[in-house]
Amino acid sequence: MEKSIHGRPYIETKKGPVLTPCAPNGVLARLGDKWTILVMSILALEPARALRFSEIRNGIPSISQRMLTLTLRNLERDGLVTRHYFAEVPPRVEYELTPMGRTMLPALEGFTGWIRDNWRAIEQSRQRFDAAGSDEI
Amino acid sequence: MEKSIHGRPYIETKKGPVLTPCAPNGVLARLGDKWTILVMSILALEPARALRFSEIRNGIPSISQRMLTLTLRNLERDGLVTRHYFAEVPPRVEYELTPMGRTMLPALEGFTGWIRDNWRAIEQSRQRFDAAGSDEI
DNA sequence: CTGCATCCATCCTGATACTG
DNA sequence: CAGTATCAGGATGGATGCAG
Repeated sequence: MEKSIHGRPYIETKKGPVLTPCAPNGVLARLGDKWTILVMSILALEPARALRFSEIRNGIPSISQRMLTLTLRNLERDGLVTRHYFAEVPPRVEYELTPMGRTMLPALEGFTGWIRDNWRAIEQSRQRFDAAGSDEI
Repeated sequence: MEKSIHGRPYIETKKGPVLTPCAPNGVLARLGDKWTILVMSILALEPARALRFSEIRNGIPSISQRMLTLTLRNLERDGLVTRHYFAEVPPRVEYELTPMGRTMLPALEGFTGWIRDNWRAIEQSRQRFDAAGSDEI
């Protein structure tokens, strides 16, 4: 029977635990990209309501149209977001969280909550680290 | 007074909520990179004990020496990991979680736990999505 | 309004070789 | 053993123009 830590299977060896490769890698990489968490946060504001493309875009002023499209497409592909296309003129497209997408929100909240509590300390640590490094020239 | 969702400040406007840029972006990006979570997971296996560079490397067979060094250096810079250098021959270097690093573990566990429960569904969703797309040629 | 295609600059990563 | 330097490839992201 495999053990697991943080959802990741590993095996015990003479030299210590060895993580075995598995898919969660890829999931984490996707969620950690530049925009995914931001888009999920916007959709989480009103988990029950669908948002238009332009509403999401307005919520994240710095995102480009291209990147919002790509991010939403990936979320749709992962089954976290549903896309509703209305063939009107002009076209209207709405996005909303799927049930699975909504189950992610508590975990996301836990993680971003930790960041909210600690990012100032992290910033300070970075400044101290960088300052210490610049002495050693 | 600013509101916040998932640790991220935002303001209400006539057109809806708008996320305001802030530092947590960068923290998430760091944690979401290719190796950071894996390294944290290894260190989390024995949160009270320091691990040698080579022990960590053995725990993540696919990581290159270069990327492990870079990842550990970034974690040290962020104040999540402490580096202990022993000027022996051959040199020995050990790493361990800082108190702040340990406070991150529950949040990490929540997130990776969700992934453990859902990554199969995500994989399936991706396959369905890709299969549907290839019909439309 | 929404989305795709293209081009291009940048960053990230891995491979390799070398040092204390 | 641990770390650094260098280089090349691919991945990522932004700007722009065009289309349904």
